[in-house]
Amino acid sequence: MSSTGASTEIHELVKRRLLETGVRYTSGRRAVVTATQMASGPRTAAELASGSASFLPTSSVYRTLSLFEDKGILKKHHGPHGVARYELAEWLTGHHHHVVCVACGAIEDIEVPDRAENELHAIASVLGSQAGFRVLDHVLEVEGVCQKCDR
Amino acid sequence: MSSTGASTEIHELVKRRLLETGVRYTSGRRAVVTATQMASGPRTAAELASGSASFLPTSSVYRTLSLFEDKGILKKHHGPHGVARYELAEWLTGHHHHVVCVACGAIEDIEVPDRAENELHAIASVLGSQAGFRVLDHVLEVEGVCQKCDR
DNA sequence: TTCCTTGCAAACGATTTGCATTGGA
DNA sequence: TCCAATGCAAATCGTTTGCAAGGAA
Repeated sequence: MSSTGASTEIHELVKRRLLETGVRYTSGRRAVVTATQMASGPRTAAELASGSASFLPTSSVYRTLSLFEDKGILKKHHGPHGVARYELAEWLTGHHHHVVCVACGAIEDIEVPDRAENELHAIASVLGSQAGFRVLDHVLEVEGVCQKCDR
Repeated sequence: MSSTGASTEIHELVKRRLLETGVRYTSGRRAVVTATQMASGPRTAAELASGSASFLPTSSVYRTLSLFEDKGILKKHHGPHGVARYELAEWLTGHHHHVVCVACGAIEDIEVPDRAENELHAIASVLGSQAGFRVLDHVLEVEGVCQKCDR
């Protein structure tokens, strides 16, 4: 599929998910989805507000982010500095993990090959249930120093 | 070794690390170390302040936490709600991972058996360097619902 | 018209900082 | 004595919320 095709499809999926619950897919909300899908990893509210073509007021961005989190469209993370970062949920983009630069706080997506993913899943399931938890998901973060910071 | 022996040892190690750089190991700082080592997982500044026998003012706790992070005595994490949580660094307690309750935000330590740990290490190293990072560490978080919240 | 949505400004909660005071080597 | 450490209060920063105005069905 072409990149244009993929982006269009995501907008369609998001629109459908919103309309199901009587929520409108407005231009501001569309802009947030576009900004997140351009990113190569989770982004902060400020980054999404300014990274968007049309300027979006902070409060509206936050309201959109929180709505999208409720609807399962975005997933929220917390980077090394504690600020919230958002990315498209995995049913829209596929399962993946992150590398984090401990120096500058940058976060980038990484794909995990199936074999490794299966191992991770197995480890997480066993350990979580041993601790008395009903396991839902697992997060692997690789910590290191990115090329820019490493010199 | 006895539990008392272990706690004493940690205080000694911390004291030495601080004195090396001309920093005093005061009673307030001692109280923070004691509170973190009593915990079964990363704790917030507020929890550490109130969890300590003697009442500690917020600003002093934060100053202690930030000092300890600089000196490599504590490691900072961010729970699902974005508040900072601290735990003793791994050279004091050993390598481990966390289970996180997505409902209430509780975080508990989990031990990972050597075999699984080796797999995690290998996966993290390969993926991180493929992304152009100098890999330092890896974090596995098992997400789920704890027994209290699951009903 | 009727809700949903937006934007501004004020409110909030966690964390940090300025400054005068205290305390240990 | 002298400098590190403390405690209080004020300041910051990210994020949330109240409320009145705007917009689509």
